[in-house]
Amino acid sequence: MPELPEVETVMQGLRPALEGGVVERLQFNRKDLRFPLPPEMPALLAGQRIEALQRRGKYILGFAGSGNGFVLHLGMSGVMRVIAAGQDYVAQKHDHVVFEMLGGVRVVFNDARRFGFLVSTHRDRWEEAAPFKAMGPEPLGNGFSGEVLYAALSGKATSIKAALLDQRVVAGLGNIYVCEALHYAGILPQRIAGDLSVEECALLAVSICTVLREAIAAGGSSLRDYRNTQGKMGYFQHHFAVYDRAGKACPDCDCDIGESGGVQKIVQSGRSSYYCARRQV
DNA sequence: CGGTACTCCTGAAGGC
DNA sequence: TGCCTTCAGGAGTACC
Repeated sequence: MPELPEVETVMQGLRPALEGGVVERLQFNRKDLRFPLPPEMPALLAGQRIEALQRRGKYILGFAGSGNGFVLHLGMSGVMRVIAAGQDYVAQKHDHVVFEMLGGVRVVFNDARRFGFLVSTHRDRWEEAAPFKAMGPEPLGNGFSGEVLYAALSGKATSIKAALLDQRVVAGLGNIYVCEALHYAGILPQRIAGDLSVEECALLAVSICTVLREAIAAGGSSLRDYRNTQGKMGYFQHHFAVYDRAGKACPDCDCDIGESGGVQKIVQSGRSSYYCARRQV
């Protein structure tokens, strides 16, 4: 499910519920998700004010006044649900973690597939630990540009599709937005990453930023599981140019579908890629 | 180093 | 209606 735009939307939705608030109780309904839920975390966070909530790549981090904190990853099917003070909490299947805040707000982490996780971290040490230590730049931050991308791709023999999915090259991209950004930039997903020119990298970097910004503005993309913290769907899926659109025309394309076959679908390193053979070279 | 296959897990969708 | 297969937004590992 969630790539950078969805995680950003979730993090923004969590801020009013968590940031500045005090954790009254942290409840675990099972002992593990993808990784064990840290047994010490409820005691470390109880009574603590959450001072900061932030996103890095597809991860959400929260830190208490003590410096102790958590790293949250939504995996494929993770959903965060904010329940306002005074509103009844109706437990749902796969509700694994509940933050009960002073004042009555609840934040619930629901994850059917349990590919997501919640682990402990610390404000002073998180950046030195995996996976953040080796993580690439934030695509919407100052540390990302065509030159930075060009340098990260130089010498890489793998496809540009696989390279962009590698969080060490650039943070936060997943299958959907890589397909969309490559279409936007007019670059075929099977191109060798290290063969891209400086000019192509410049265009690709801009395309990545544009696609991500537009998706965030649309509240992310909802294919199956994704919902924001209020349970609402995003609507960027209606703006996909190529993703999940095999056989259809890409936007503004005047080619004959019967002749061109429309958007092509191939499998690269086990993941579906979609592209327009006419506009991407 | 790179590519492929496989793994975790559940549920939705499609075929029959 | 139901059973079975296939596939899914992530990411790590084993292996060639």
